[in-house]
Amino acid sequence: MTPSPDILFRTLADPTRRAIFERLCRDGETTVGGLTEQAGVSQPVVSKHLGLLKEAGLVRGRVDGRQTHYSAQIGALSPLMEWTSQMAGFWESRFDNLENLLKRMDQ
Amino acid sequence: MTPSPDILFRTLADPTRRAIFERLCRDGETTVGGLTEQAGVSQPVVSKHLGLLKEAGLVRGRVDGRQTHYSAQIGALSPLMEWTSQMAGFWESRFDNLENLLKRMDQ
DNA sequence: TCAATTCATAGCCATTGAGGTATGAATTGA
DNA sequence: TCAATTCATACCTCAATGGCTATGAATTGA
Repeated sequence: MTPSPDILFRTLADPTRRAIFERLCRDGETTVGGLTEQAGVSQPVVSKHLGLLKEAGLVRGRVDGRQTHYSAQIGALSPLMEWTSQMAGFWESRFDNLENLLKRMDQ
Repeated sequence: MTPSPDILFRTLADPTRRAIFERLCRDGETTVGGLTEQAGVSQPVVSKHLGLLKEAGLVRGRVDGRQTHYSAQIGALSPLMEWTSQMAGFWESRFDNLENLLKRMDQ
């Protein structure tokens, strides 16, 4: 199931959480400990953020012994791009209608 | 000044606020009263949301007598698209590096 | 086996923010 | 001029949430 734009916006709205996701996009698979070193918050907080990112489908966790390696699921961002395109589409189609209207008024 | 992805994510995270923005994208310029009719919240709440959307650069208000006509500023969404592309770019470049690594390992 | 490591969960607190009502300022029309 | 309309602002309340510490569960290595 592809996540809704709503969940994506909500999940990515928090700066700490978004920074964690950005880091995973940049650096690829990273352990909780590795993420915690640079996150500026405590390990439990990082874990909680990872849990929310996971619920949103933005990351997945691979358990390996006592560490969990998290990685970004870039495909989960597609509803965001779709939403943005849709908004731009609405905007443009109204523009088209205005053009059409003006053309028709010209006649 | 173009808004930061941070402000955009924060502003669009709220469903009511996002719905107002979506409506403005679809229907074009609308008064506060018109927006309030369909928003499901009181007029002051709509005004507050419009204030935040305006701060984020997502809408602009045109005062005409005692009514204010709001319209979507679609261009304000570009940092969002840039951010998403950048994340995908990071992801892909790591993929390229992995491919390169595998190629080099093959030799 | 036992101590150390790694992560997740539980519980708590403080802050943020989205909702409401009340009200004021500005404009319009009668 | 005066009542009605339209919107913004002020103020309050309550729920959500991001942070913390404490702790437990699982794994590893000595």
